[in-house]
Amino acid sequence: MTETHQTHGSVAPGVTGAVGRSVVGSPAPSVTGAAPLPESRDIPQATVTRLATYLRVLGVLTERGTIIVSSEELAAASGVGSAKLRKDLSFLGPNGVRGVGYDVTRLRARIERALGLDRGHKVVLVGVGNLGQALAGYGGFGRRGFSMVGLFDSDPARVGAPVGDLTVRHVDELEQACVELEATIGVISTPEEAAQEVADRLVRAGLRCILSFSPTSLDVPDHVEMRRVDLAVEMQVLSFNSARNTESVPTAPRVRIGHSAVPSTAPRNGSVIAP
Amino acid sequence: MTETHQTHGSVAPGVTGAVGRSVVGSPAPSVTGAAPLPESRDIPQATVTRLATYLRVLGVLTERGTIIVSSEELAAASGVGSAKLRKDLSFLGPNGVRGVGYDVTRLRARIERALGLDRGHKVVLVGVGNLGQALAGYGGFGRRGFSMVGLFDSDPARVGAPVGDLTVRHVDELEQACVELEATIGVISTPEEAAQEVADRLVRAGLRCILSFSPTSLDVPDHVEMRRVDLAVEMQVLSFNSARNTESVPTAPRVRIGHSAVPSTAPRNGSVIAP
DNA sequence: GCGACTTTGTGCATGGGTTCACAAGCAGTT
DNA sequence: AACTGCTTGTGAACCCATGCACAAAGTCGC
Repeated sequence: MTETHQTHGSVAPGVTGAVGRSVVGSPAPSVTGAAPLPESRDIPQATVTRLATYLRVLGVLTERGTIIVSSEELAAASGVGSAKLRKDLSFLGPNGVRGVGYDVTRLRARIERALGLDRGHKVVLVGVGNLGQALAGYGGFGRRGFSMVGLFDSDPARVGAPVGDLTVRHVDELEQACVELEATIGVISTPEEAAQEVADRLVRAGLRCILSFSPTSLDVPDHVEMRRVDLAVEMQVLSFNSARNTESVPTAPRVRIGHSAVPSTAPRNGSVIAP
Repeated sequence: MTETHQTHGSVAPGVTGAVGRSVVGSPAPSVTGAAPLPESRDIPQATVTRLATYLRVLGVLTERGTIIVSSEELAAASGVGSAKLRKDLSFLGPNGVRGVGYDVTRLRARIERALGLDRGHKVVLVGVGNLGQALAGYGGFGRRGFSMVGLFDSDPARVGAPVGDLTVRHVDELEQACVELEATIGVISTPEEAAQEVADRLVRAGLRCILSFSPTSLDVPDHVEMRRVDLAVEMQVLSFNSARNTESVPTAPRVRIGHSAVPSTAPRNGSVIAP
């Protein structure tokens, strides 16, 4: 993310991944270095993206009461190869039991810690249009360690309106509110004209993580991590692959749902928004 | 895509991984092979994702009346390095003039053709909740070669309602409508419980391209291209990078907006020829 | 017409990521 | 206790992708 983002980022959907330097961890122990932090290993960007996917699948397995899962099963459910999955998990250290498989709850906790989801991230969202409301109402956040703490918009008609259990506030209060609410992640779902200004304000407020749905690439300082999801890019990539597919498979292939072993493509990013 | 991508994207951005076979074009000329199809070259997946981004930037330049743009400027506006951009474009064959730069409109047309956007893709969308409405109202589609031709939902309260210049139809009419409308791309923005069934119906209707916003990885036949955008995944990747950043940079870094080497978009007038 | 300057297009080296194949390790059985 | 069967974890080869550096190719000025 995007890059390919994504990303992928891009990203991407069109996720274009963020800017970025390598994923490497802390170069120097520096001051904070009291805790050894066992999960501080270098984890490849691509692996991080997939870990999030595994996490979702593990959540489903937990609900079903599954106790143990093998790499083969988990890989199939996630749409990746089993070898890749095992290598991904190996970055977190030994997690499974040979000859048996992985303990679902233990693995889940392990990934959550590695992704930093045990910190209770607080999210502020700017731009409460259709997309913003879809995001605000998306229940998946709470279940995955995020809590929406603030909604902002510049339209007077929307300010004051209740969305979920929050009330929309005016964007002028953004900087101060971010500090008060101790927000750590900012989401931009405004029209693209306003995106850069909102990003600047979020940066001024001290946020270091921004997720943008604006098609334009925003300019932020190096220390701010920024991901962009461009819906049109996703469609265009789809269009390209479509052209290649219909070209190489002119005759209608028999429809055999069910197999698929390989879902389609998917480079980075993934996601979910349930309306 | 089951796994995401997107990408990742993403993406977006980052991301990525499709499963799948290489991006290569048709393995065998087969029957249709009369037309040489000059743009049938193998284009790397990562490059395809970025081409879509370049296309958006070129659109902005066109609106500004820019005639010629150099790789340096276009790259800066797109958030990538100039060498990467030139290499990406080289997959489409020679496009620019040495010592001068790229003709904006010509390059735009070239990329559109390569991505298959000159086919006038017709899109149907299933699930007209907040997200669905956001997508339906997203002006970017029309400007980029896509036209929304059908909206469907299973909620009787929503069926018959006008959204944009279309009227929401019941999902039971989906298969027949897809054929009548000659749709080529299907977008799924339903709650996740309904996603798989909708996907099956789209496949039965003959669609070969599906973009899903459901977090679950859907099962589709091999010949169907499927991309998935999972918002929660984007947030989690962001969370991870956040953890790494704040760890390696414990002291508050000075905020210096502006640098970033990657201007947002506009390559200020320079060698660019403005009318 | 010629030289200097600018910018594209690309060969090559480097690094990251994916995949294969297999050794290491544990449970259950004999 | 040893054997069998299964699954994890990983070493190593392959492949894609990134970025550098430069030659090729065009324009501009004189």
